[in-house]
Order: sequence, then C-alpha cells, then structure tokens
Amino acid sequence: MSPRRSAAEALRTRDRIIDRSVDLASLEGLEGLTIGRLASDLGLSKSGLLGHFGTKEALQIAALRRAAEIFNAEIWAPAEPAAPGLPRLRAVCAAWISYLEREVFPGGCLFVSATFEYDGRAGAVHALMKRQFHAWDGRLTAEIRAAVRAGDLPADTDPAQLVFELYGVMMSLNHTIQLNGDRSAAVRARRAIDRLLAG
Amino acid sequence: MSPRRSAAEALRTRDRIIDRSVDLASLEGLEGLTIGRLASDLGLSKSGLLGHFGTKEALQIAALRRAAEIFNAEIWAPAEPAAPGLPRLRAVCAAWISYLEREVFPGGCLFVSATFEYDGRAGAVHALMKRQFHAWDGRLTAEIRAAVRAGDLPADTDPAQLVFELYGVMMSLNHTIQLNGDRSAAVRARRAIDRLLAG
DNA sequence: ATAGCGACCGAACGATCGGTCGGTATAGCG
DNA sequence: CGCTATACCGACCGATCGTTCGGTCGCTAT
Repeated sequence: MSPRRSAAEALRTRDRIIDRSVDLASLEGLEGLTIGRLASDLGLSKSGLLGHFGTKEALQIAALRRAAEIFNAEIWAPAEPAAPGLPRLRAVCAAWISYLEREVFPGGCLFVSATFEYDGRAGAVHALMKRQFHAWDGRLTAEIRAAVRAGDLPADTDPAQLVFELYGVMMSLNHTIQLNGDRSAAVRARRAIDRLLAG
Repeated sequence: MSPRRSAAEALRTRDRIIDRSVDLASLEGLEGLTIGRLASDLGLSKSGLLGHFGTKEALQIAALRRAAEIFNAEIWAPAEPAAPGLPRLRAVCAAWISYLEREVFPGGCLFVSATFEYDGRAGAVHALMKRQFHAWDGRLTAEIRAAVRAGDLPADTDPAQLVFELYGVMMSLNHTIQLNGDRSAAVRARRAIDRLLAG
C-alpha cells in the first residue's frame, strides 16, 4: 500500500508516532501503550512503526523524552523571563497549575502516572524518570535558594522540604482533576502555593 | 494433584489469593496483576483460581476492597480512641505516615497507584475507587469540622482545602519513598502536617 | 451408603502481546 | 541513468493474556 517515504516524511512519521504515544501513555500508562493499537491509530503496520525505534522500551523512552520537552516548554520556558528566585518560582508554579488545569496531556501529567507505574520496576524507563525528577528537584532547589538569598523566603527555609510540599500540591491537583474531573481544584492549588511561598 | 478442599479451606484459599493480589497489585498495578502469575505464585491452576471470582475485574475489586480494609485497620482504627476533632486528625495523619513509611503494601499505597492507573478508565474498578476516596474525604472533612468547632483549627478553615493539602503530603511521601527509596522523607511529611494542623 | 455440591485441575480457546523476517518500492546519490 | 539505503508492509513467530470447558474427587447432607 504505502511505499517508502522521503527522509523528511519519515521524520514526520516518527514525530507523529511519538506524539500519539505521549497522549496514549498519559491515558493508558506507559505499559498499557501497545504497538498494535498505536499502529492502527496511525494507519501504520506494527513492523513499520517499530522500525523507527527497535523495541517498545525505546519507544517508551522516546515518549518520555518528548513529554519532558513539552513539560519544559510549558512550565520552565514561560518562567524564564521572570527574575531568579521567588518571582521565577511563582511563575513556574503558576504555569505548572495551568498546565494541569488545561490537561495538556489528556490523561493527566504523564510523569505523575509514570512515576507511580514505574517506581518499583528496574530498567531504562525507571532510570530516565528518576533522572528527570532529579533534574527538576535541582532546578526548583536552585530557585528556592535564590529566593532565600534575596530575602524573599525565610532564612531557615529547607529547600528539600519546600520541594517536597510543592510536588504534593501538584500531585493532589492532578489527582483531583483526573479522578473527579474537578478542574476548579486549581484554585485550591493556587491557595496552597500562595501559602507555601509567602515570605 | 490437589483434591477438593473443604469449604473452610476454600475460604482460606480465597483469602490467600486476595492477599497476594493486593501485594502484586501494589507492585505491578491492578492491570499488571495477571491470573497466570498469581496462580503459579500460589501453586494453583488458573481456572481453579478464577473460579473464586469469575472474572479478573471481580478479582481486582476484591483486592481493592481488601486493601481498603487494611487501610482502615492501619489508619482509622488506631485513631478511633483519640478524641474527635484535632486529636483524632493528628492520630490519623501519624498512622497514615507510618503506614507509608513501613510500606505496608510492598509497592507503595495501592490507592495512590490505582487512582493514577484508573482515573481515566470507566468501569467498576474506577467507580469503586471513586467511592472509597469520597468516603475518606467525608471522614476527614468531619474531623476537620469538629476541630474547627472545638476551636483547635482556625474558624475560617476550608475543610476541602485542607483535605486537598493532606492528600498532597501523603502522595508526595509515597512518591519519594517509592521512587527514591528515601524513607526519611517521613520527617518532611510530619513537618508539613504539623504546619497544616497548627492552630 | 450414597447422592450431590463445589473446589480444583488440565487442556484448550481466540485474542493480543512484542518482535522478526523477507520483500517492495522509492528517494537520494553517483 | 543505475545503485544503494531505507521506510514501510504483510505474514508470521512464540508467549501470554483472560476465559471456558469437562472432568475428578473429597466433603457434607441425607
């Protein structure tokens, strides 16, 4: 049926596969993502699709990387113009809540579901996820420290403690939106963040 | 090989199946729980095992119910003797943190993973989970209201807001323990709770 | 003593899983 | 133009999924 595509078109095909993988994985989980379903959704054969990645694990990793790019574009990039420290921290949290509220991923934040799906299992997916969370920990911690230096947060602030609580708010928001379909929980998240970041 | 067991032994068999299901589901997810794996773990045939429940969905529901019993026994029962309101609320949170710290379920709180696994899907499992969360919401809300009436929490406390933030702390704790194996995060959870419940 | 219930087994079902293989047709390069 | 690299397909693999079926055998009630 479909003959060979040009290199440029092949890249677009690969792109479409990853995009659809991210959406499907957010709905069904990274493990529930199946090659057959994905192929039929995109009008490809399983073998043609898998040719782009080799293994399912490689596809999962590609999806996770793409999700990280989207996350960065949604949360960190908009906050970039803000001044380091508390202003940027506030911008990050606002973008984060908005990202959950708008359901950028149809089944909720892919990292939240993936971390609870893969926290126990070993393997490349687990390792990559751990690295990604660690990177975000680092970025958040850096901003918190800057805010403390600037006097915008109390001097005795424990960055790890604050990061821990920030994650909690975001996970609870993701949970409420996805389980109960209650997007208005975003106002509760904003209130919680306001209290956490009050100087 | 194994002949028929008496009715009492059959109940014990059913019990063993459910117990093992809860553990497996906390590690692999309610969907990753497979009949074949479960049967071979317990030295049963797939058909003999499934005969107790009929369908996989019924087994998942039995596992979820059992998990709820354990959760109640771990979190609510120990807090029962405490006075209604803030004392009981503190007891509940302490037991909750301890339950996560001790990893009562080997793969972390089954409800946390299950809610992120099933929040999108329709079906009996989703419905049951939603009901269970709703029940806990109600219990927590009742204690919070009692604490407000007793003057142990500020009069302008929004119970739904507090429940939202309590869930966040527990989810973040579960995440940290399971992804990073860092049980010491329990001290961060206790600090966060102390601040949330400070009069 | 015996009939029947039911817990359990072993074999098999169709479906689907991730993955392999050989072939085909074209795009890009010489 | 011809050559090669490769994007893709269709057929197929063994394994495993949840589920069904017929049969066996011990417990229990008569």
